[in-house]
Amino acid sequence: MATDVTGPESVSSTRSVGCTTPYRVDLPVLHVGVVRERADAARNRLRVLAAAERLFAERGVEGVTMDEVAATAGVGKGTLYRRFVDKGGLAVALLDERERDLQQRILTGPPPLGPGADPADRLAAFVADYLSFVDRQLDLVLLSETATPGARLRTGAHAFWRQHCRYLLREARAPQPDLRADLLLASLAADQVRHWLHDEHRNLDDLAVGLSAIALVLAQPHPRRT
Amino acid sequence: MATDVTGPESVSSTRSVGCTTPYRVDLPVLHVGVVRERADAARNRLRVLAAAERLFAERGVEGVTMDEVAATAGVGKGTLYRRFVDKGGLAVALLDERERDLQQRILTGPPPLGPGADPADRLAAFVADYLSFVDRQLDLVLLSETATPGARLRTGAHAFWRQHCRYLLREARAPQPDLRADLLLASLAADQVRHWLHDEHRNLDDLAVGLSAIALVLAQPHPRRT
DNA sequence: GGCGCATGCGGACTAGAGTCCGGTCATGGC
DNA sequence: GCCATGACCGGACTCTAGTCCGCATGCGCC
Repeated sequence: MATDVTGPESVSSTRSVGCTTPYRVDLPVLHVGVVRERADAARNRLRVLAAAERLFAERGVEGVTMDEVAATAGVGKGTLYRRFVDKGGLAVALLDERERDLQQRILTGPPPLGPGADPADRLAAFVADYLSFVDRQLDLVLLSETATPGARLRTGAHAFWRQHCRYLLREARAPQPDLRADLLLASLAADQVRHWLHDEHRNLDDLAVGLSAIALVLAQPHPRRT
Repeated sequence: MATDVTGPESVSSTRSVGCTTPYRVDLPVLHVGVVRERADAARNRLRVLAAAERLFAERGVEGVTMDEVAATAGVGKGTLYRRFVDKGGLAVALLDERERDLQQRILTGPPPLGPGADPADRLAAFVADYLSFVDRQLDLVLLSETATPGARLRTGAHAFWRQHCRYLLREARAPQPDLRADLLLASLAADQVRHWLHDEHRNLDDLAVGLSAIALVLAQPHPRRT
């Protein structure tokens, strides 16, 4: 259901990097030393990830069964499910690494995405960049969000994005920052993005411009009636 | 996948009621006389719907299998799937009737939901009422939206809600009416609503107030920067 | 270096969604 | 009223996600 990628590299999941953004996201973090990952477990985890990545790339996320992933990785199904709670969990694990880049640019990169710019502009930049990220990883994100109902709202990554949006909206003095953050992220769900891009054949850049504009509206300090 | 409820009562699905709302939603409508539903088919359709309704009420949507629905209705699985493309389709069919009321109130009911009020206010009223509808039918709506990825955006009912929001936003002279309509509806997806209500334990009325306020902001004619 | 045990492993098993196809029987034309 | 047609019926079948439990083994302790 959620991230379960215990193991060495999860240590870097201590996402509260020392930076200007004054919040800390609580993510499942392995307390190294308390529980060490066994050597065979680590080896198998890497194998599974590699196998999944290759198979997904070759035949698409939908065209690959969990049995195949297990077989290709040379691992039993039990092992597969022990580590990655379900197919969505596997997607989350694969996505994890690819999200790092965007997260780093948000936390420490140059404006307008990174710290320094006006919060509303940062929000607009985030919307555009996140949209582009979803577009590039569409199948994986879709899987991670729809594997189980509500999955979208439970991943560690989602907590990060939400926290970031809330922070920016609060900084911008927008009313109901939490609700508005959820609203924005709901519209960036893989399902919706895929519909805009593939079913309605909207242009990615136009969409980014449009959504950024709406982000600016949502970041306004006060509602205005005519 | 989508609505497939052919049959007599679908005739009333000719949703373009003679009213002040100047749009017509194209829904799968049975052209009576061209194709008549066979008597046995109609009987079975009713049986299935009744059985599903009862079972869902008794044991919850998740606790009922399609086999059980078929068995209880005294019908084979093939028959079940012929009519209701998948489990989500069954939910759509059950929802269909319950959505009518809201749709009628939108098209011909009193303001602020119905015609006559300011478009922005109508939009706010719609958001509140739709939210309440989703809350009451949460399991069914969730099923209908998540049975298959993208299902949410493909139902006839969704086309209706979207069309209505677009119309109101256009009337209100809001920029990007189509995008804003999708944004609003995305945030009213069952998944999100359930999360707000059940996981975060938000109060339904507070949520309605909050979302209505955001609807008003989105219906503003021009974005304003400070 | 050896021992005991917690942890991890893996494949057989279950369950439920959705498909298929041979048989049946309303329906409309004559 | 009878017949040809094709829509309809139903249950056996497939396919895949996810579970379970006995066995193996890495790891910390003595």
